[in-house]
Amino acid sequence: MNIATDTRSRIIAAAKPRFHSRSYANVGIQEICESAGVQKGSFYHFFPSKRDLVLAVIDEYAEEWASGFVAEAFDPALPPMERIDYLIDAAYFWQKSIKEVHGRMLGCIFGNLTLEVSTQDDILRAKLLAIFTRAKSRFRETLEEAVSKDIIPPLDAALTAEAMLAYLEGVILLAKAQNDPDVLYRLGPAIKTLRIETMAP
Amino acid sequence: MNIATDTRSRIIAAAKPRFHSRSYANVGIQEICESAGVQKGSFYHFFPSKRDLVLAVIDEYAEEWASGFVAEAFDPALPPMERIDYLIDAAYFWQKSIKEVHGRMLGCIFGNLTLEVSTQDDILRAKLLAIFTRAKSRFRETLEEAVSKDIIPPLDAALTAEAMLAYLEGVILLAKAQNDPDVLYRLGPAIKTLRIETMAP
DNA sequence: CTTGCATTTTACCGAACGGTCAACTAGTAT
DNA sequence: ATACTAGTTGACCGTTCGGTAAAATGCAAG
Repeated sequence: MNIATDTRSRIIAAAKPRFHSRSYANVGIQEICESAGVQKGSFYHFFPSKRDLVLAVIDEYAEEWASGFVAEAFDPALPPMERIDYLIDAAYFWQKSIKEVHGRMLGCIFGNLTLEVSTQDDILRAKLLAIFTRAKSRFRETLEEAVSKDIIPPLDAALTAEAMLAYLEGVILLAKAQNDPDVLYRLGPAIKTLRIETMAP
Repeated sequence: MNIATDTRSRIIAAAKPRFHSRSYANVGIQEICESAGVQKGSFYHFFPSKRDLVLAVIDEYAEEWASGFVAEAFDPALPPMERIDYLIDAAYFWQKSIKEVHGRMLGCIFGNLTLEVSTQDDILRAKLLAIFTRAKSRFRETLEEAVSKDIIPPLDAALTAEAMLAYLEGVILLAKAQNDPDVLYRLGPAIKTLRIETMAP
């Protein structure tokens, strides 16, 4: 059982950086197996298909984020709007450190996969959508708290949260197009200027 | 010569919707040739490689956009900020009509390709970056005009333009994740709330 | 009528693709 | 000791991948 889970996690560990730095279609199972030191038959003992592997990779990344600096950013001890600053900062430094090691801006794996596969695989699309929905909730809760504490004027927290998430993904996209994390640094802070007013009742 | 250009443009015409609705890696040259009624040897007479084909496809899309509703949106006769409204509207209706025909939100082909290939091919990345740079300029010029006419308070037009472009791409990304163009309708108008102030001199 | 060139056809290349299968190994429970 | 099972191995499936080369075709200028 130990050895078993080890094989499985070695596969995932080999797949993660590859899917992140290239694309879903461009990474083959053979390559992953070679890198993980695993036979292809063994791969298919743990994963029924390539899609199931990428599903597991998405889960690992989501977990890594949620318990990592996303948890730090959305620390209830911080003033609400500072959490958003923190998140942008963290995204910037993360992308920057990846570029220093890897030579390239890799961007957000969820965004990358979304644009690549969501027209071709509804199961993957649903998985990625769930990730975004969770992220959206973090923004929404933060905005609601900021409004209730009179830190910002009232607004439509749900819609503004979605807008902020969209903006973050868009900034990462443009940064990737320029292969330059500094785009995040320049454009990121403007996320707090986004506002969607509450609909008149 | 007529027949020649016809073959070439039939290839591009077959490739365009496929790269848009799926992805770069997922569309094969064989499929494109079959759909265009062209032999593979003939394909390689006109395009040295698959990359050169997608380069041509990007050019065609860029041309189609620039002379289509992007030209309409950035009509100098319109008040500057209304041009941005128009662009959002046009993007929404375009995505919506595609979904009605195709069943899926396909999003922005430039954004799609950027996230898929820009870590793997610097020539493609440069091409896509050039498209974004042109789009950014349209936004910037519009903002500069709005500022000079006292329609909006002074701001950093170049940075705000980039932020707006990022936001647009991000909104399209989220809409694609939900396979729902209405996301564009809900979030799009907030693009005008984005602001990046001029740096203190 | 022929030379030359652009285009097209056809057959082919080796490599990689995702996935399958049957045989084998090893540890555990009875 | 035996039977069962989770895990592993390595060979193999048909298909597709991007790309190549040579021969055939059509056409236009000399």
